[in-house]
Amino acid sequence: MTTQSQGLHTHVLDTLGLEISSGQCPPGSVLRTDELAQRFDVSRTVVREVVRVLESMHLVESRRRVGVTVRPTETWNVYDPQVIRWRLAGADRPRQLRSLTVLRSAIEPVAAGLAARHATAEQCAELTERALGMVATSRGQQLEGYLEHDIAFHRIVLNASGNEMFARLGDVVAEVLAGRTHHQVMFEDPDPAAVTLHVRLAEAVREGDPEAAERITKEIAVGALHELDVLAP
Amino acid sequence: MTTQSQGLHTHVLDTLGLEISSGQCPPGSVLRTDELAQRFDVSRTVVREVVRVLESMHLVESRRRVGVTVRPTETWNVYDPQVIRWRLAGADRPRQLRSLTVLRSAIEPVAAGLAARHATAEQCAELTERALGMVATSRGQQLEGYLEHDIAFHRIVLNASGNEMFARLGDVVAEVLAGRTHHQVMFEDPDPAAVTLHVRLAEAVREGDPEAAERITKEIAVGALHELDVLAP
DNA sequence: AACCCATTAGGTACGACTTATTCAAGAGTC
DNA sequence: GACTCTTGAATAAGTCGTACCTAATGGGTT
Repeated sequence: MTTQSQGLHTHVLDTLGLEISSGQCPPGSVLRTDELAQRFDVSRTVVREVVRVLESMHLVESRRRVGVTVRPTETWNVYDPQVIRWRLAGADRPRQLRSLTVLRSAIEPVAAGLAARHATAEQCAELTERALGMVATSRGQQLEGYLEHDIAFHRIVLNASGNEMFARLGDVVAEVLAGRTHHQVMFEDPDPAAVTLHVRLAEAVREGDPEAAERITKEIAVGALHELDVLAP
Repeated sequence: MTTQSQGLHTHVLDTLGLEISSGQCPPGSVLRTDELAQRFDVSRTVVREVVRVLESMHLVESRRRVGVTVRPTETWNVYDPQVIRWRLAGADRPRQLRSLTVLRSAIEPVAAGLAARHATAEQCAELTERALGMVATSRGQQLEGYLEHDIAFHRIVLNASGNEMFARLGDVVAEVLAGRTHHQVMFEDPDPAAVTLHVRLAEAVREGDPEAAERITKEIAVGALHELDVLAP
């Protein structure tokens, strides 16, 4: 998922991005383009392009006569999906999952409220379908199927909110949900209460009840946060 | 604020980014690296680095034998501060300001609630100081001074929330507030009610009252949204 | 302490070559 | 004759290496 050999650029970028965001190259450490070119056995051109991209993500800073310096964490573009993926793959996944889940708990209730006002008939139908899909896959170790429906469900809500910024958070939510399923040792079937809440949320949106949609989504968020507290200290 | 001549790369990137996000190069249009190199009178090297950065923002897609294609809006990295700046400088600033303000109205109340729990004594002090600064500059056409305090105030709240994702939204909020002051023809002094709310929010955070902090911030957000409705149809 | 200069590593430019796509022309089939 | 399939030439991005420019740095000189 992280790297293919579809181009030298991609490979170098992904490797460096991962090393930096995993803390392997701590803030302040200096990279030299020539060394990188040697290390990856690519031309300086490729390295420079990679550095420029990392620079645009504020992961590094390139200064003459000094080299490419890793910048402090506070300046990262933490909303860049690529950065999120790197960080989720790295060492502090727990911390990252937590802050992203808190973000979700702030955004999604509001988005759900808006969705209840703006969702089209088609979106309502697809939402219901996904909720039913979650019910159908909620028992018997069908975690992957459940995950797919879960992601699609939340994506629809965010899109239906009609707000561009919310809609673009779909990828982030997808990463969080996938991370939770794949890495948080989720042996068991999903919490039945959560499944019910999703069904009820679909109903609330369909019936155009913003208050209910917001309230129910808050409950879902509380559940997700609680789950984090239980599974990760 | 947008562009300096601090490097060819920066200039080309900024110009192209602006042209693309302002819809001047609509999605689907194709750019050729050689043409760009000619147009900006720079080497292909520089153009390629710029294209790579635009690609990392998902503004364009570079394919062999076809050129650099502008991607549809839905794929932009709309959380990238650079993209936000370009879009706010472009044609659809109103739409952009609205969706960003809605985002704020979702995030900031939650952030304020967390800030009331986690803010350090120092942060509380600075918050109060900024609130007083807002009061002091709220009358007599001191819009720039007011703006500075306003930005600092919201930044502190977001930082004090202790959540990294919230904290990194400080730049976005700053852009929104600056955009509002500079472009929304804000002849008059700020709304006294809003000033009062900021003072009360500082108090609530200092006294560690999350519910009050959240409630007050919601009121501030409602005011901001209402202001948009009045000034921009 | 202030100044100057050599060193260093990134910034830019250019030219050559490679590779993936595309598009169109031509061969083959029904 | 219309259609599909193959093939090959044209094209624009991808990669590379080198040469040179420029700014920041650190040490050495006054």
